[in-house]
Amino acid sequence: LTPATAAHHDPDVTDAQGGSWRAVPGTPGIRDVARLAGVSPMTVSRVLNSYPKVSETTRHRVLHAIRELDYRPSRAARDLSRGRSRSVTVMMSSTTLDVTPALLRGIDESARAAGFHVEIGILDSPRPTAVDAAIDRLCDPTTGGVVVIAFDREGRTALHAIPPGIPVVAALEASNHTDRRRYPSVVLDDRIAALTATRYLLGLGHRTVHHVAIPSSTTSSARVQGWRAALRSAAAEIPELVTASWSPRSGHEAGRRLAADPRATAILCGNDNVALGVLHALREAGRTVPDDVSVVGFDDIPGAPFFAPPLTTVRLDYLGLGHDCFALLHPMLDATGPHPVPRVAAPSLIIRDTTARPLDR
Amino acid sequence: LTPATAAHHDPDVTDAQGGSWRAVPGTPGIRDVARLAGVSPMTVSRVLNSYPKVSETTRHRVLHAIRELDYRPSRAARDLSRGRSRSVTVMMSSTTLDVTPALLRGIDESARAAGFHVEIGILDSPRPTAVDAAIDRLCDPTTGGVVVIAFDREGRTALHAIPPGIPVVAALEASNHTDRRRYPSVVLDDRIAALTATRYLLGLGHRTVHHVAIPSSTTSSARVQGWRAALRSAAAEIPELVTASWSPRSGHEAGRRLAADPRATAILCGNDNVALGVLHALREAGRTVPDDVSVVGFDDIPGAPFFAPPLTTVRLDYLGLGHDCFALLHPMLDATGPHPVPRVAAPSLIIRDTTARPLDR
DNA sequence: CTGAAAGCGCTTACAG
DNA sequence: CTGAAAGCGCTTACAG
Repeated sequence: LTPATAAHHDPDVTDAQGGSWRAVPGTPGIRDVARLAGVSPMTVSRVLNSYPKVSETTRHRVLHAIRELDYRPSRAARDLSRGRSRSVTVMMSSTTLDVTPALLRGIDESARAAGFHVEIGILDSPRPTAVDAAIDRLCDPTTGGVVVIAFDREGRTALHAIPPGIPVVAALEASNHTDRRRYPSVVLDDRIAALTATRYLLGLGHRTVHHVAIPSSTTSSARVQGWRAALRSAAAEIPELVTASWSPRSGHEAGRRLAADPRATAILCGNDNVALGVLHALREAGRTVPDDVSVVGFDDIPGAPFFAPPLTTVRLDYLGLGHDCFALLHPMLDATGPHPVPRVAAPSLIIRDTTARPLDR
Repeated sequence: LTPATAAHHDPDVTDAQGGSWRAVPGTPGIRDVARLAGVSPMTVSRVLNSYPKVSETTRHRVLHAIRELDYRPSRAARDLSRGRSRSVTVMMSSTTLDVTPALLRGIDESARAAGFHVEIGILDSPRPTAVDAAIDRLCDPTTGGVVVIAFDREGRTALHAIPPGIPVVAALEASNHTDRRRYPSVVLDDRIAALTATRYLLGLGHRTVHHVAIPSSTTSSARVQGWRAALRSAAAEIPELVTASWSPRSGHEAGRRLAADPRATAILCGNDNVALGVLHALREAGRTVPDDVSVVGFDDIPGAPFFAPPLTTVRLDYLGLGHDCFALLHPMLDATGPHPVPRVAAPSLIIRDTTARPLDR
């Protein structure tokens, strides 16, 4: 597959498309619209911003002129005169983007419906210098609102570095009580979710439940806490935590270690991708799921029902969480208008085929 | 899991964070920096834009004042006076975002390195009205550059609706020759990739290869064309195309139909997620992979090596493609400076465990 | 190498 | 209900 790729670039087209640094001279401005409609620019501005006290006649004349000229207001000019951009900057780590694109989608959907633009700042390192550079680039005095996805250290570092004066909302881990007090925030209660999943496994008859943890923004993630709490209240032994990253590969490595341990008959995985790797390691070791070992994931990604076997997992509503992020931010940016607050769906345990009673011995 | 979720919002914090519509009054401007450094605003501007002819002494004084005041230039003011924003707007369908977040990451990485902001416009419908609304929202006279991911109909519709005068680059399907002529574009040559994968299966001894196609922006996708070309040149029978969307679920449905067909001994799937569903359908039908049926995917997603069995697939370099998108756009926005053009890696066939010679009968 | 003037295209605040 | 003036905070174009 050697000559298989091409970055094609047609020079004529490029020149036709752009090249000049300034906006195209022919572009109509608000004055052109005003002139055509026979009103002042001020009135055009009022129509643009759907100011109520404009007579129907002039409104229509203005609207007509706008369509006639295909006029589009300059965002830069608006932002400058208003002092704040009507946009939302989403800051999230690249891993979070990979794992939960639905979160970005949810924010975009809500923001768009309210007429806000979405800007994205991907964080690819938790190092303060890298995060500071991102903040420097993304935050200026006209920045609208910021949503920080602070599920991991990248996000938390960014959250803490947002300059004062910029409206900010955070999506946090349930275990992050510190930031919950400091920032308007939205949370997916995965502590309860982990607790429920663990209880379910215990209820099936497993002596204990092992846990493969994904990285957390806090010393002990909400999932780990819920898992521990369930074991403790059942007076079950608390096995050593197995750590992984977010990837199937790291799940595979964790799974190998667990497959070698005959006491591991039930495994709660930090996410579905990790569970995929764990399932594979178990298969390689000749341990059958769910007969020998039960496995539970987190997220309910689209592929989960088609794992081998179909994965029992905790469904997390990332789309709804995205909606909530914006709903919380909206009133800080735009005092007028109704601000319906949607609510993320509660995490729910989806039972499929990777869980069963342990074999009698 | 009932009380499992919470949209928490601490009112005091909100008030402290924002609420006022205009930028915080205390924010320093370029004049404050100028005054502190004892120079004119013009000179500050020169330092900000790393204009070469500034004496080292004054440059340092200015830099010092900037740090002293924690000055951040107003983006809106810059964009307005320059006439163009230093930003890239990425337009892509929500499905594309879900399937290839790496593409967005690649664009972000390159854009960021060049000091550009990334804005995202997610398209969730191919209907012209929906796409037009997106364009209206995203394109104004100061819009910097636009990257349209036009792998599907959503993207193509958007591409065609970009107003003239806005620099635009497209990521296209290899089968989309029309747009390739009209727009500067980047392509992943999946025609060759599909051809190679099909030939590989044929070379294993399969009489023919079935194909589960994902939606395309064109009447016949590059993957379908490559697949057909390989069959034709081998004088193999060309089976009816099976269509699916991008999801594992749709792959599962397609797989059910194929599982019922004993002549289907080799299946080329439009992407890895679809392959996951197909594998599951085959398993349910009691057909073993790769003994009874060989399966090949497209993308090489992180989970592919952990499917059951590990998936043979065509690796596609979406991250590199993202880099190339920006590299192509960059010179249209910024005439100065070097513009290294990276190149996407060629698609490559990754052979794992879902492919084998057909069983003798 | 540095600066004074004008302007980018809107909106805010004030009149009428 | 509508408008004339001033200004948002930078950069461009012109001088020196």
